[in-house]
Amino acid sequence: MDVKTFCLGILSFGDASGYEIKKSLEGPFNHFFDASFGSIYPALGKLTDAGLVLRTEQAQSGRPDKKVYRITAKGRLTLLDELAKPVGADRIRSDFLATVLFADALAPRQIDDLIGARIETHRATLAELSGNAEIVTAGSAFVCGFGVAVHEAALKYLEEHRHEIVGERLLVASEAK
Amino acid sequence: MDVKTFCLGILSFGDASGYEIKKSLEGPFNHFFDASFGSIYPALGKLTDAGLVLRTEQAQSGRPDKKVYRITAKGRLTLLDELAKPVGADRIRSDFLATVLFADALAPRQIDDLIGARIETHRATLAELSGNAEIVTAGSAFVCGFGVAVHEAALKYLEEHRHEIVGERLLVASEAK
DNA sequence: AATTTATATGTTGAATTGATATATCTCTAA
DNA sequence: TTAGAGATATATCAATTCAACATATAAATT
Repeated sequence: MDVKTFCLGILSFGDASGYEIKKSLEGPFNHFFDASFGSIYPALGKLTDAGLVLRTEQAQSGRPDKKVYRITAKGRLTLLDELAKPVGADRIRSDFLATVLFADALAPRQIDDLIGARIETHRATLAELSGNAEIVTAGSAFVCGFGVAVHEAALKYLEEHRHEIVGERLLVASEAK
Repeated sequence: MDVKTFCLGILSFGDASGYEIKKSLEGPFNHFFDASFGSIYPALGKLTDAGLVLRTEQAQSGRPDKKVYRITAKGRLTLLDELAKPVGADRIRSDFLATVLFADALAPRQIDDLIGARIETHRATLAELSGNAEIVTAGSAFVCGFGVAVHEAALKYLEEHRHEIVGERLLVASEAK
């Protein structure tokens, strides 16, 4: 799903500005989707050109004009079309797991710190997912529940196996003596 | 972690061609990292230019010359430097979860099919993660174990809550009558 | 005999990121 | 009080990366 379709989806919940769409990505949906201003603003521009959203400018004191977007009937039909398409596989890039994969070259202390920090991020994500979301639909509840299940499992694995990887490496190191 | 560093990491396990690096991404590491030829080949070119890897061309009958890359001492030092840097957050884009998020506009049947298909992909990923990996280090074992834990939790959640989201929506639909 | 799959490298247009720029208001701590 | 940090708000740009295509041949399947 590209950023255009994602914006259309967010706008199907209600009107929003580009800034607000970006902000919504910092909440509980951040665990499975992210987009930068550099992709959101052009996406909203293209959606406007295609007549899938309407742009209204709200003058604000001091700050730049707020541009609020509203999905059109044509936009809702396009969203349905996009959602009916076969979904692609998840695209994941985990610096953490990639670093652990190459961890044999790293100092045990560094690996332990790495896992410790990761445990904290999972706890933070879980706190965010448990917090009351603004948008509550059957879909968002399911997505948040899914996130909780996955991050709890990740947290549990790290807590239970944290010592193993460091211990295993220490064992190898002591055998080498 | 960019593709350059990832290639360096894979090459720290042993010599490989661009094609083989890409192939390794179709195995058990696919669940947390992916890269296309369009990023791998330029990355290997830059690594060669920087003296971090050595390129040797192997003539092959029929097929294009195979270019085998070997990490240099300088390359290993650079890899260590990169791995010592603070790791960035996971970057995830899940078409599946995004579609479910906007699912209120979808037919219950479509959602159920979507979840059914997703259950199959988790089962396939788990089968791949259980299969014996070529590269077995403490790091790869940890990464695969992590993947198993996460995908099992995802699978369990989907199996247990599959009926809920469809049922909930049906309930809403019947209340509206 | 024809098609698909695997091997192998590469290019290209389009999407996307991460950083930066601009401008102002509000809150906080020295 | 006043300097700095952080929030609000949009936008651009170089660099990265993806998805699709192009090229070429062997092997396996249908």
